[in-house]
Amino acid sequence: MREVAALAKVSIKTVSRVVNGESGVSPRLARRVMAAADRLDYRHNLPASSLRRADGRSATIGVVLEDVANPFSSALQRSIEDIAVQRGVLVLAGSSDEDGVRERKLVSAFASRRVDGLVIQPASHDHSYLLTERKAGTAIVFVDRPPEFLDADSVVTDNAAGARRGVHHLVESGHRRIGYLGDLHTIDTARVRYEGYRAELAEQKIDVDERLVRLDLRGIEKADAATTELVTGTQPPTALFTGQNLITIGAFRALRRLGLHKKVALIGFDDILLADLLEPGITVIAQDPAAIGRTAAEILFRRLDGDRSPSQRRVVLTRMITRGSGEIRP
Amino acid sequence: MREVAALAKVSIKTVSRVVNGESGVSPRLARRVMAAADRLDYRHNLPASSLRRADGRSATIGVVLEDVANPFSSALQRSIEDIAVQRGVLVLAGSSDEDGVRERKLVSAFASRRVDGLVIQPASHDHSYLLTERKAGTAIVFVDRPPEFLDADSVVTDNAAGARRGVHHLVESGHRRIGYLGDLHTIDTARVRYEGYRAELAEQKIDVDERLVRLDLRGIEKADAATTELVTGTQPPTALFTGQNLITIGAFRALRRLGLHKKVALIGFDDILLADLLEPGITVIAQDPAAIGRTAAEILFRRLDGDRSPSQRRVVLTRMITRGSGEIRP
DNA sequence: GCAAGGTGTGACAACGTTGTCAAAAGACAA
DNA sequence: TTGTCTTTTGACAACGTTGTCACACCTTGC
Repeated sequence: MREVAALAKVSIKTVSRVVNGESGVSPRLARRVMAAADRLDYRHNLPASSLRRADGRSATIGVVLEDVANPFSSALQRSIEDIAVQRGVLVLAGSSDEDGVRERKLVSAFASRRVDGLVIQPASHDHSYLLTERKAGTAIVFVDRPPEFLDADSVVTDNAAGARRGVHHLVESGHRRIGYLGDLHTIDTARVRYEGYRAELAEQKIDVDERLVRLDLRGIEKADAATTELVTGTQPPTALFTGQNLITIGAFRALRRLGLHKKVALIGFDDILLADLLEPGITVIAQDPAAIGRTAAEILFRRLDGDRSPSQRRVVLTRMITRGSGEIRP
Repeated sequence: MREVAALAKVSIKTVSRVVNGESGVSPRLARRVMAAADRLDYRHNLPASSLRRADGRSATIGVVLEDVANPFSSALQRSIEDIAVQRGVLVLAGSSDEDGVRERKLVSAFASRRVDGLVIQPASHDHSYLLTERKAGTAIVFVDRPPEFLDADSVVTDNAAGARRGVHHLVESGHRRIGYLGDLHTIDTARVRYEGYRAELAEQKIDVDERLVRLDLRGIEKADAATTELVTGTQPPTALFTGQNLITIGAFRALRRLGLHKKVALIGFDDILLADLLEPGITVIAQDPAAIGRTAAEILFRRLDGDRSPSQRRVVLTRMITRGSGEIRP
């Protein structure tokens, strides 16, 4: 900047004004400054600028996801990015791998870089550590799962209603022995979906048979094994409700291998690419990650714009997509 | 930091030493400083630090991808992140949407934030604009596609060999009328794969029938339409080679709808989740995005560590996964 | 007792920028 | 011309940190 000022024969402050598009610089001078900046390949130094600026904003937000490579998380990231770029804000992204310690490390690394806001898909179960960040002026929004021990904005799927809807659909098709395959019980969404399953069975006056329930399945392999064990046992279920993406895939794979994919009904939570091309197509309770991310980003920026209203919890609805597997009758 | 110094009754410089883990501070003082820092919720200000530091490093890199939500790109992002976190480096990610202008805007936004390095999956076709960044000391590595008009490191898939391998496999199964469905010809990988297809046909002494070729297909719908048109025409192909992910899906969908999915052979470039569960399973030429990202990040950090050797072009091999669709005989 | 050498600590300037305020230059009316 | 008002410009300090250098304090050896 100093060099640009020297070349344009103006003060450093005038260069600052031109760079920031401030009013009150005569057009003639502005042109001279811009020409000098061009000639010297001048790049505005944003960290230095935000260090000095009154608001201290870095025009950067941090996003903590379960895994940036997983389709749900990356859809979140993309929709957050779309809102952010409109405001010239960039996104720092990191993966927690469902590990609370990594979540905290990422938040700390983001805080060191003075991000303006944080969007967190939480892995830990005590978010009071974020009080410090909020006191420092960082806006915080939770996605997919609600905060614990912290009052903050959140945007979540209506997991209970979605699970109930799926189970209801299976009951409508005549099923009474409906198995449940769920993710780690420590994950809030997994817990709520499982509760939805139980609640709907209760509503339908069907007793929960614990032998048809398998929880804490992480990944395709475990789901495959659990499904195999379940449907080849005595008194197998006539239908399965799977509480997560990869579990649905594992369950379908097991059913296919056992030649039961057209006999045992299957409904999965969360949509899967290509689910319509399988035989039968897989009926799912689809979430809307793009809507969740968009909503979260909008709330975040509203907070950064000064919104001080009480924290809100936004619920995004699910949509059932029937493709065949959920319509198999017992 | 000033407040911490005051509370611990030391100079600001001593606090700096403790925060940075520099040697030459007596343990007693260090403890006192850390206690004070804890009590005041002190957070080290990395932008300010790197502003003053001799090397000026921000411990942040920028990644420009086609779309962070697309599986190939997000796998790249994740493997880059894994290498970066080991060094305490965070990742700024952005999507170009195959638009050269957005690519440049993202690079410019990254540069303003003084990233130490850039990993770029390029959309534009003239990368000489990056000379400025490199002169400023930014390390740059291209992934998936090579740079143009710029001498820089790159890590790419062996697209030509992969395409040839797939076409070869179809010829081995007895096919002579092999259709080709390709992505935008402006994308380097798409061009190279198409050339691989032609080269292998030439090698096999099979004339290219231009009526069996459809290029510039972007997305599932267009691929579906093109496939439908191709296989329902006169003298249809007995096999299809698809040059990209979504095109493979679109082609399969069309074949399924027409009841030809067990008659017309299909091999796709790039693997697809669930491809093994379709009927028939889809034979693919699989890329290894994790290896590409990892390699790129390793090169990037080696450059940041001072490696001044000539720029290199690393090629990551493909792997053919046979699942049935590519083994259908004419 | 003193010089020489090491260790621990702090004062100060500087990184690249912007907020504040004052001064210079121009515009206009009397 | 002068005085007043407005516009344009610049000098300086400050943001939070670290590099440089010097000083004070210990040892150690004679």
